Amino acid sequence: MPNRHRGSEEERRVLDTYVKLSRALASIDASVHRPLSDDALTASRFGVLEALLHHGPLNQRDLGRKILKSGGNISVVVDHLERDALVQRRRHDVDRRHVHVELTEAGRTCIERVYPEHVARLLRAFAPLSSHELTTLGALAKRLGLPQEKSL
Amino acid sequence: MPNRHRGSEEERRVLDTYVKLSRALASIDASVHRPLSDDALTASRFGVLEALLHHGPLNQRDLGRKILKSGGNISVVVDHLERDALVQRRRHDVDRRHVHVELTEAGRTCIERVYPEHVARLLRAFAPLSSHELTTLGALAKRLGLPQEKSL
DNA sequence: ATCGAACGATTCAATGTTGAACCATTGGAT
DNA sequence: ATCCAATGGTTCAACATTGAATCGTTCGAT
Repeated sequence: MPNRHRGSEEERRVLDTYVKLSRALASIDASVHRPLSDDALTASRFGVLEALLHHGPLNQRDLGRKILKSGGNISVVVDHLERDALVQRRRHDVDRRHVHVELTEAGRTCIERVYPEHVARLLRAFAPLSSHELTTLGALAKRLGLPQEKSL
Repeated sequence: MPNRHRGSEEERRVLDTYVKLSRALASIDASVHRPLSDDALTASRFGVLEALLHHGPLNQRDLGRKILKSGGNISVVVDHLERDALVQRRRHDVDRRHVHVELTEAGRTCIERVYPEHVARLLRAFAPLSSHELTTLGALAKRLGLPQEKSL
């Protein structure tokens, strides 16, 4: 007979909310990202292309901040995008530590074609919620996403 | 000058909610999963051990359902857990296609020690929300996680 | 001007992740 | 009894992901 633990009301509420939240986002991400493979894209590649489309050229550190990934990861993903000729690296002239990443024509064409479909899928994924519920959900999520406490 | 798109109110609301949701869960997962590395665990390994602790021995297909991962992935993760002597595979006698995975003594000791800390971190991560807000968030997330429409 | 800390990027090892191909086992249809 | 679908696992290639080690660049303190 495993541990029964007798967690508090609050504890059970938190665990329950956490699994619902995880499953919800997993479900949404699956339905939104799976179709990307038709265009030889992955979630990360799409994220980089979208950031470049909406912000213009960025260095890799800023790209990492945008799509919440580590520096080493960005290097690899940009490697692959560059191999497929969707982006181009360009060393910054003034501060030569930075590497500006920018869309090629092919990259721009690709992301401009795919992005509207992506938005449509997101709209479908969130369709079960009313506008008011969406706003509520966003507000609650925002309070969870904040950097709470800096390590103590 | 990039596209201005002039998306509808609703479209902007959905995109905004989606990024807030993504960032919130990324932030929570980071703070909850990072400390696992102190015990040579990863999120997936922890997920498997926790499922085995709370449900008893499971076959790999059911494990995949619990932690939302593909069959091939479960094979690899169980490989690693078995190599580290935290779980043990046992072919099922009646239906020999199934492989029962069960905790070893070391595995049980490990997860029983780590699990309470995990719960404590989750409680801390959700501390910004009141009990009522937690319930609201869970209810909204649940409606998003449902299998909506079966491919049409 | 020089040195050292900070910074941005790259590389590497280890692991995770998926989808597809493949294999063995089972159960149902005939 | 035989065959075939379905099922559960394994394996593989390709890619993602992280953290640590390394390198070149920049900037500030002296």
